[in-house]
Amino acid sequence: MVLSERKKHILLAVVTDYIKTAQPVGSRTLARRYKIGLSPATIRNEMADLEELGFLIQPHTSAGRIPSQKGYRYYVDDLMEATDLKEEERAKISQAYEFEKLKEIEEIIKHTSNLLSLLTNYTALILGPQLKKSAFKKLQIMPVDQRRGLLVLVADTGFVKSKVINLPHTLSPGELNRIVSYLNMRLEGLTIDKITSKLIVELRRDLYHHIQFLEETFTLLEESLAEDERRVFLGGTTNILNQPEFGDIEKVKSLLSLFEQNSLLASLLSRPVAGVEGIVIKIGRENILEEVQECSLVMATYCLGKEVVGTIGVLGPTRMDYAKTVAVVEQVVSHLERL
Amino acid sequence: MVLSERKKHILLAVVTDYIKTAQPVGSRTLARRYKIGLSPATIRNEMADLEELGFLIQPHTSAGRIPSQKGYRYYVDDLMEATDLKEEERAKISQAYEFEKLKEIEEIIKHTSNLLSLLTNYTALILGPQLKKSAFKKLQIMPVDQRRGLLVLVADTGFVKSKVINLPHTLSPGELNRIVSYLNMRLEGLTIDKITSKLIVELRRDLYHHIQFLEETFTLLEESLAEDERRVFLGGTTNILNQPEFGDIEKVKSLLSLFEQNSLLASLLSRPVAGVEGIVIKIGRENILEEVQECSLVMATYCLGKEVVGTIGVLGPTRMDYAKTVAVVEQVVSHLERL
DNA sequence: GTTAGCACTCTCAATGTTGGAGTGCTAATT
DNA sequence: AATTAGCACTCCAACATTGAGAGTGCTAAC
Repeated sequence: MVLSERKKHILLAVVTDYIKTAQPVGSRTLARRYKIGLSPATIRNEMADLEELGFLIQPHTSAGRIPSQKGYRYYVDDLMEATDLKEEERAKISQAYEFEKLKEIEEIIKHTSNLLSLLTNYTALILGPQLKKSAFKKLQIMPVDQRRGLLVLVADTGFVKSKVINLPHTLSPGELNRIVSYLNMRLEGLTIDKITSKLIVELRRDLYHHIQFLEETFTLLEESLAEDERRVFLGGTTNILNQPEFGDIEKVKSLLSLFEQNSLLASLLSRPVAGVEGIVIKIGRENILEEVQECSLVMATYCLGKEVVGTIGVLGPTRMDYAKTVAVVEQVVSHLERL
Repeated sequence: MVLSERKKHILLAVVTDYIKTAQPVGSRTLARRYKIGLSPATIRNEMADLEELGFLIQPHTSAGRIPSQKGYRYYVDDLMEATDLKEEERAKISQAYEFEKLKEIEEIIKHTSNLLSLLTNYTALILGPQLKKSAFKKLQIMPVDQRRGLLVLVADTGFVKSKVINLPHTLSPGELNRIVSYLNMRLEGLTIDKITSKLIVELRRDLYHHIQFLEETFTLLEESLAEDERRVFLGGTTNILNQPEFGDIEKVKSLLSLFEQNSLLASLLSRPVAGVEGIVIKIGRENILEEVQECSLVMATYCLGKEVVGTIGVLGPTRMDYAKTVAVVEQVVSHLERL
């Protein structure tokens, strides 16, 4: 869609103003606040055109205009100019990652989600690391009592997963140790998605007399593979309540219930197009979930090793400050990946 | 405070009705709906007395009355009669704990918090197990890479805590193993609060050349001791939004922000009077935190071993259905403890 | 001691009323 | 031909106004 420079200028002004004020923008306001060099009447005509083209919406006759989702999309793709963060904000980000303390992935992610929500005043969503892509490091079974043991799985990214499993009582400690070291030997260095059912069958043949026990071991492995098992970390869930568009309890309720459903959040963040690099923005109905069709999501993937491991996102109203949010997300991802 | 039987009867009726309808109760309604055998006029006189005594409040002249916090307190202590749960609700509870699957404490607790919120339609808060009181079972260190290891601490209640720690590079695998088995030997069977600093000093003397590494080990132990480290599990956070008293976004916001602060929740649930058995109810301003001074909390402690391990609570508006909530909490605790 | 009756109060919802902001159209201006 | 000024018109939001309904307190009768 080609727009005249003048229309672009006006559209930019409308979006900018509406993002700031949350009020429909009228021609007079526009002429006063932005140096367009046109009279309100002319601006009115252009705005009528932009409405016809689908970029603007009039909530009712004789109100100003607000951007449509198409308008935001055009703004984000063609009009928005990159913002620099304030010195103070950059400092906060650097500072947040200086601690030696951040060794465990989970800690890092929680920390990051808080940071993001703090800087943007929206809600941060972070899809945890994909265990699938990380390499198997070590597996250990520690007896808990007579019949149960704690199975611990460590991946090279520092990711840890544990589960209590039943041990067959026929198993002596010595046997247990042998099985564990055998498994460690066979699995060492494999990325977890390489541990296919073929390999499992093979292992099961070798250890056929301990099937029950193995079932549970492999259940844990397989669970780690399942996409919807990935945990989403939230930060600043209440920030969204500060937005004027959430004055209505019903909207708040539907959004908050969504926040309680990990699997839905994971589906929201999982990238449909795997190939796309950098930041992706989903505006309103571009999101699949009904609950967020009045929201926008700014997201990016982050890597902690060589492979893609997760997605980081910021959720705000469609009227969100895209320029700033993009800047924050970029900055945070780059710091995060430096770890 | 001694009240005449008639006043008790009327107070009971007012509280019951208000709990059900959330509307101020008038004398006519009372006479119609409850078999008091008195005319509205007489009831009016009694209600005026009850207001004078502080049990009832009139939101404004010519509205009905609603219970004051003192009124709820009297109701809970002296008037409320125990309810039986519906067959269907009992079934839900039994069923919830039938799964073999519930081996890990954390799973059990999450499960329980969902169950509670589902049955009551309020928000469930569960203060996790007190590691302090459980017995040390086993400690294990698994190498993650050259410089780091995963320290896993298992308590006999099935509670697991893990942390990545730095390993001194001077430490050979053999030495590491020896240290670990030495620690296991020394600590076996102790309840964790018995692992005092005296013991730590002693151990440190024995293993003086690995101090750095030990520091972190004991940091983990000590962290587990700290009260405010205990995690609070939430269920049904959005349920509270269904209550008419939370039509105001500001209230919702302050309550939800509270829900994000684990340490405050923990302080809310930690029992001031340790000796009290059974169910404790905190009404409105009896709670310390300002955010919940229009809420009531029904709580009980639960044990999973011999010692007290945690607190279970249900948070609703002061107008909550105390009788039912108490019944649910009792029932759930008894099932929980059977595990 | 209890109740009927009644005037009074207060809220809530529905119904005007008004002013401001903004529009679209037309005619004048550049 | 594009731009602008002028003007009538529309709609919302905020504010009063009103009337019905629910409930009270008081007084006098039972």
